[in-house]
Amino acid sequence: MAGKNLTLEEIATLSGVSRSTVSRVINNRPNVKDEVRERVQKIIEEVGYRPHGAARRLAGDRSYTLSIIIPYDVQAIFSEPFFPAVLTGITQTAEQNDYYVMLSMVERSREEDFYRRVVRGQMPDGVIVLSAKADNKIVPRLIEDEIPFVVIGRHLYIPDISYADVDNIGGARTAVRHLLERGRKKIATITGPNSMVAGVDRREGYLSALDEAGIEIRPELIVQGDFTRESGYFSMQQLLSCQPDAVFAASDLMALGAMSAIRTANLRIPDDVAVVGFDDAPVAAYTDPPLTTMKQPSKELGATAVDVLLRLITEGQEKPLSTILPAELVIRSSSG
Amino acid sequence: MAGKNLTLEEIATLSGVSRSTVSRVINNRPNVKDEVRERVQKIIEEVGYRPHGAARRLAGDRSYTLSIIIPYDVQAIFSEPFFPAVLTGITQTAEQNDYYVMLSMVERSREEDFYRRVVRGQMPDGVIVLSAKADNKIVPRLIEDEIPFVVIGRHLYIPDISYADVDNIGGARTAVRHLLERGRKKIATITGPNSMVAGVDRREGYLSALDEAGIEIRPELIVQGDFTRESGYFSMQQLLSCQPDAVFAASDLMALGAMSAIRTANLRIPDDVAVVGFDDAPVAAYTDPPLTTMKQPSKELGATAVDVLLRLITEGQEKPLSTILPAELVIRSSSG
DNA sequence: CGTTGAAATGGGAGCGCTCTCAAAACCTAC
DNA sequence: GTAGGTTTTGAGAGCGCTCCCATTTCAACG
Repeated sequence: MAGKNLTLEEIATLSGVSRSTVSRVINNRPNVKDEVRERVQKIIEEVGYRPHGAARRLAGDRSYTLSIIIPYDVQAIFSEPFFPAVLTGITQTAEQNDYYVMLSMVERSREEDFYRRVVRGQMPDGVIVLSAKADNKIVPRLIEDEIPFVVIGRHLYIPDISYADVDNIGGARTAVRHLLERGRKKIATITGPNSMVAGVDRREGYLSALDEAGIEIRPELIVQGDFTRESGYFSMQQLLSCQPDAVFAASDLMALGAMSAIRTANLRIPDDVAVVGFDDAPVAAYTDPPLTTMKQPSKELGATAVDVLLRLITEGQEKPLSTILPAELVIRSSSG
Repeated sequence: MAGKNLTLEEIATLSGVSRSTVSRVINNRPNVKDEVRERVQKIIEEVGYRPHGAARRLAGDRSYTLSIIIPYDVQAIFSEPFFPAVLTGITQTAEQNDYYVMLSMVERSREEDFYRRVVRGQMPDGVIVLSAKADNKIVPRLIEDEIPFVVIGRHLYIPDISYADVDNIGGARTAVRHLLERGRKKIATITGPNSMVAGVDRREGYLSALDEAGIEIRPELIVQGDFTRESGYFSMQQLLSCQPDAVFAASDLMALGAMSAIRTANLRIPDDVAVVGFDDAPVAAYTDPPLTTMKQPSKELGATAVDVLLRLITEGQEKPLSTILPAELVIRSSSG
């Protein structure tokens, strides 16, 4: 249990076979007699042997390491539970598959050096990019160098890359449907910025829900925010002039601002205006009244990203694999 | 810029010196003529060379890797901004010092295997343990194997280990002083559990602030919660029978619960009862009224942990180094 | 101008693995 | 019993570095 780590060679001696055979056992390669395999495995188990990561990496073409890249811009969003949960999903799934996880945060100005440092110096088997902004230089580089990677969050411009994302469109549709089911007729929305996928997609979900219900789209009921609380407040003020009976905010923070604006106008939630948000931020449970919202499967998103990445790595998949996970409606009292 | 990574040998050929000399340049070792050093550095710069991490690790006794260990229990707390911010601080500081960061989350049941996998298989130069609970098996193992490590958050039982922590005592004292300065006379507190350092320390800060103000401690004004919103609510209900004019809650979540209880009792905040929390959770800015609280220097905590760890590693420090960072009072309207 | 010691440089060995290839062992089937 | 094939095993080389030690270079001094 304690004591220093042994080497392959020593395990080989202990089990009376050669280094090569032990290596085959460790890597689950064929062409080892069952009886021998078991014997070696037993010894490995007994002495608690673990292969030396660096040595494997140097000798083979595999590093058993995944690298998580977090662009600098994203760090601000760290206050939301989304990224930590994604990280948890990634780490757990990677560890289950016996992969190590490296974490790096890139400042914009150091992207170039960063790339060399991590990708060349460390040689991960694959890379997970957390939320690639459109102008991120990392993604094109990964493509160029043919390094398997998965982006969390659909990429706005570059097509044909592997990604894992929440179903923003479907989620928004569910949210708006929910308001319709509660009998709301005049549903407004506060969207996110057009430069972000989540902004665009959630807007589209809103439109499609109204469309399928045969309700006419009224442009004055659509105001663009920027995901902040403040933008929610001002957008709602603007919307109130149209007297909507419900509002779908594309983020909980904006919903918070909207609620504040509604109260300031002396209207009741949900009686006069029902509110639904998106994200299921921790604060959503504690607003007054508690906020109905769409919960993102954050942890699963991380886990899925790793699954996809491992398939790209081990199967040498050429064509990109993408997964979209559904968001879940969390009904609280703000929606009536 | 693009193209494959070169090796030390190739850099050596390009610069007309030997492998050894290039190695000296890379590792900033003495005994290289300035002129040669510059020439080599220029070439390295030009071709964007980065040493192969695995090779360095295998050859030398340094791995240039720090391992962050997150015990399973802690993951729940991930919804607070504390840990992500700490992670950011760790990663940035590590990268500035040219260290790689590995991330691992340990399930209780797999601690043993985990330890071998990460510590033996990966051989980090040092380990950062995020919030070691008292029963964590990792810390004793690290001590036994003489691996440099730093714990984030003071350890409750094991003395003489390196840690970085927020000044919970001083922070709590500041919070209570603030209430005293606002003229509050009868200040209650809702504490955290005694099993957690933050619980114990923040309680002590409360006591010491009253003590230095010459105010008598009244046990009925001290109720123990468990950092959850619910416990804050019930604790406050209990406290209201003593008619305090202020309450210091040892966490924002508990403060939230307390505010709810106060309102239910038809009392006004801060007029009848002033409230101060601890943590500066994102929700604190959006409560009604916004919550005065103690902001933790989370990112700095991570940065400090790395600084300390690097000193332990590079200076071969024997005796533990600890740092305590001050918490900052964020005044909002809940405190009057 | 030779001598001595320190500074600068180069070459070899080896870290612990994987991979390739050759050798050995084991199977058939005639 | 042996030729032909297949499975199993082992030995060697080498991944890209660092470390150690031998060698060369240089400066300073007698």
